[in-house]
Amino acid sequence: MATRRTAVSKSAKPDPSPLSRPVESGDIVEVVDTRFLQSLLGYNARRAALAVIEVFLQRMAPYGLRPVEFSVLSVILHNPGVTSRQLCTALNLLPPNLVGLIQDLQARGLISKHPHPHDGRAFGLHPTAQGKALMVQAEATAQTLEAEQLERLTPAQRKTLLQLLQKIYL
Amino acid sequence: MATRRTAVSKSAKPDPSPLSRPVESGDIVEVVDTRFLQSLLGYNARRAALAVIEVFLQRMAPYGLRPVEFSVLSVILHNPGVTSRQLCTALNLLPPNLVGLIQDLQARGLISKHPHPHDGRAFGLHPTAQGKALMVQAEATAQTLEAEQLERLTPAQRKTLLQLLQKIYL
DNA sequence: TATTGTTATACTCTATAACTATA
DNA sequence: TATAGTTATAGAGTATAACAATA
Repeated sequence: MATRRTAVSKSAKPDPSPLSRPVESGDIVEVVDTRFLQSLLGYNARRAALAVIEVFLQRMAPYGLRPVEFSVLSVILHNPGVTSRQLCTALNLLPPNLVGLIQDLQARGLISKHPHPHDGRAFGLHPTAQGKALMVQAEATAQTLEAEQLERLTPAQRKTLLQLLQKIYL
Repeated sequence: MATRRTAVSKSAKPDPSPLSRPVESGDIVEVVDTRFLQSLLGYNARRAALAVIEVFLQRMAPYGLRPVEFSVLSVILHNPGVTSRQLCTALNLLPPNLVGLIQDLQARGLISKHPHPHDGRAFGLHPTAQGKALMVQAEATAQTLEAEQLERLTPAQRKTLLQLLQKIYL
């Protein structure tokens, strides 16, 4: 296993700056080749999502909103009267994980629960004035962030990217 | 049953102004409008990633590989001698979270640790014959899954999607 | 002094079973 | 019998601080 194969680094570009270290031993990896993973949709989608969400977390911290809370509030804002069950279906959440979230948003005065007109088991969720005001700002911040994240893409590419992603999960 | 249905719902197409929509009573939501979230990259990337990974989990269960284990093994397979630190950098993992993973893969006889040729602190990670055999199958399964997931996309669209995603996180 | 690998640990996220009250 | 909301809890995933050995 000593000096058999040269390094695996035959990545897209040839090594631009050979360091002062000899490159003959096959046991040393200089440039990690991740091309196989980069050919997989799941890997790329996950890496991209995490990169976006990392910045999202920072920008939404002033509003005290994590991604899930932002999503829930946004759906309630645009669908006043929506039920918990509908939220779970729309956002792919599990009911038990939504309970604490709803209670927290209610305790913060951002949403309110009203009896459902036709179903005694359910509640309609509505944004409060405070919740509306917060989300107007939060959604504007999200759109600003969006523009930054997609800076390197043309408008056509941005539209294409979103459409193709939706073809995967919708 | 139908007392009054001032629903907020329409098909997701005709209304060109998603924001600033005059909602009157809106106590009953028939179709949940998620168009705002669907305009955000992070939301779409995350939903797509979760959809892909859900099937990935099922297909990789026979190999006993979760996504992270698959990624780690794949990088080791294509970069024999890679160190833990390099794995962390390449896959955006934190060192403490990799320790147990490496130990587990080693205990399963899929990888082996060898002293690093030039750095006494580090170990070079190598796939065993068993690990290679497993990953040849696992990567083939991943590629089959990939073809299924991207079924609705043309070859050009597939290439475009991966390239655009990499523009986000690379 | 900085870095690699490691331990311990805490916090978040996600998943499952089971209960209640209504339909 | 089925569904909406809830409770409790377990498991996976992710995070930080701190330490020993080596550079």
